[in-house]
Amino acid sequence: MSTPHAILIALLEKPSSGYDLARRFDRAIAYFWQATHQQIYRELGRMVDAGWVAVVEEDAAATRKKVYRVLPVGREEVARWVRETRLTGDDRNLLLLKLRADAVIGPLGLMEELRRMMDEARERLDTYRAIEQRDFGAASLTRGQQLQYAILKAGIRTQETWLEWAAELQAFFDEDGGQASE
Amino acid sequence: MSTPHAILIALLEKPSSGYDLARRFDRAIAYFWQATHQQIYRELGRMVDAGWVAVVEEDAAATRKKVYRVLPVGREEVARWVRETRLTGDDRNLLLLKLRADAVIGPLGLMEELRRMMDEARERLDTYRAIEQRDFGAASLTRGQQLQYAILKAGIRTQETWLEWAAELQAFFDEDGGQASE
DNA sequence: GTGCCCATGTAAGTGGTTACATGATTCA
DNA sequence: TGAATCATGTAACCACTTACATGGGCAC
Repeated sequence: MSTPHAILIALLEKPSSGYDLARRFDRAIAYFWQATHQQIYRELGRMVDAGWVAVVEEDAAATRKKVYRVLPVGREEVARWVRETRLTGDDRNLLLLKLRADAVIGPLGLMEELRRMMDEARERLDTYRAIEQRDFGAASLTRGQQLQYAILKAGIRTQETWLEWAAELQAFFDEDGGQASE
Repeated sequence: MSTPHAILIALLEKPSSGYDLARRFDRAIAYFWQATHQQIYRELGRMVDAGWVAVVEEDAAATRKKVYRVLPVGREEVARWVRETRLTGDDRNLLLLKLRADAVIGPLGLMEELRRMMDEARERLDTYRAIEQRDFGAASLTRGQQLQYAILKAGIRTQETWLEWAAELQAFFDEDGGQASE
């Protein structure tokens, strides 16, 4: 989805070359995000044009490596994106991305969004449980029904686990304040 | 990813019109898959050309509704896709899709694939836990570190939950046989 | 007869994927 | 000197998204 912002946030964490970004996007830190080097180079080019990032010239002489850093405008763009992009219950990796942004330039006030997403997740969980009661309450199920039940259970577990995790995060924000500073 | 096959499987479960498919893809059964009506109509058109599906003409007179059903060729295409598409640890919703196919026209022999995906998930979990020890073992963490830890925990929980679910499915297949019939 | 849902489509734009391409550095 | 890795890019294709468009049926 929001590849440019993912890149900006990665660059805020650590100024890097396109090549380094591509490797970082392959690794554990970015397990919830992927981008190929073609995307990265294209976006870097666009973001230079937009004035969000710039090449650090220092060591450009020695190697061909172009290290990019985020300019103030780019930083503000990240903050704007976090503020103005409304996430739905499905956008869990986008929430993780926002958390990464909050970790680097935060606090950005994510509590309300988290609460909204949790409400949505609870609703969905209720829906799934209702389906569970209605369709899979019977004592004996056919093979096909058992498999469909397994699919539903995958959804139920996912929601439950995410909600537990989200509740812990909420507790953290409660202690922390977690509000944007201005 | 594999929109045409998702549609084929939905049609195997129940012959439907494009409109009905679009609604079904919005609902709980397809919580792990989404497709807009434009995609659906396009794919239906292509699949008619390919001879995978056909319009049931019966009630075409009464309404404009075109109900599609899967032809034998399309059914074989689903089986082929399930057999030949190798999934990685990330392709959880594709596994769910394969399970749906297995529920309608199975058993298709998914045990080996499941085992492979579980191995991958365990490896990844080990990686995450190693990072956890290395980076977040300290007694006191900064705010930013705590948030990054939360992100990592989201990954850990996801893997753990999925693995538990997968183990149950594996147990089911073990009892069931679960092998493809030929 | 107005508004809403049913039902099917076209068109334009954008972003991601795959393939192609180049050249420098490093190590055996 | 040959292979692997570093490092950056272009081009073509394809899929998905968003917007636009049309018209029938039904209920108030």
